[in-house]
Amino acid sequence: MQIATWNVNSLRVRLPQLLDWLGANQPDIVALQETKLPDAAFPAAEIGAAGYHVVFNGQKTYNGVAILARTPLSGAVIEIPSFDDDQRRVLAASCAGVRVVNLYVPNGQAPGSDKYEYKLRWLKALRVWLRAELAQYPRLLVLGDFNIAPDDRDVHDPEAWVGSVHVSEPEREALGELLQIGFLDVFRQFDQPPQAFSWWDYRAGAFRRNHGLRIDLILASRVLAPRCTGCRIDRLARSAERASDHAPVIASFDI
DNA sequence: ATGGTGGGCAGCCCA
Repeated sequence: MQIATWNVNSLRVRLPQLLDWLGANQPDIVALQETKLPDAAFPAAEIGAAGYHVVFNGQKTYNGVAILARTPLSGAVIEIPSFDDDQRRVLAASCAGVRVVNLYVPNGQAPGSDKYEYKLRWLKALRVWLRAELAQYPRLLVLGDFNIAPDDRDVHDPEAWVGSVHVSEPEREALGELLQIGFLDVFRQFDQPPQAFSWWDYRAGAFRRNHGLRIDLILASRVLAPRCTGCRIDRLARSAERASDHAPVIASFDI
């Protein structure tokens, strides 16, 4: 089974690329972030015609998440319980015997900003929720745009980025505390090329120069992680004309 | 080089 995560940065713009990509890669489950569409405008018919079931949690202009799957999805949850938030960043569903939690973690803007404090509060509430989810669903996958580069291998120029949003210690600690409750970053279970990133700024030729960060992650519970047989980043999708600023990340599982 | 580019919605916000 192949499961993927992709921040599409507007599903309206990226739908043709997504449909091409689904045809070429045939993933079983796909978590999308930054769909930027209200639910009434979600292209469910086009995605259905491509052979995928879909659940979505969107809003106008900002945020928005969706899960696509070849087999039916059930038990959708659209927010972190007991965390009051009007930003649509969370979608969990069950599929093919696995529980999937799709996340668009807040960007955080810059340490010290209101958005940064919101990011840390959000991550704290997420951890409380995921601990309970893990107890209920041992076969749990948590994937999406985490907006945190786990360590310096995931940063093109760690010295230039010291203390910046996406790499700051409080953010990395929050991610570490999440992993501690029982998840593994499956990308690092395998040999990977150096300088492997999943996001590159649109500006300053960052993709051409491979000035990126690895902030799109697939976390597997301790039960599922040993079933993972590979994980890769699809840079080809990022090189397309009018591409998203994120590349898809794909993991294979022997399930 | 404190800019640069892209998406969304209508002169900025957000990434």
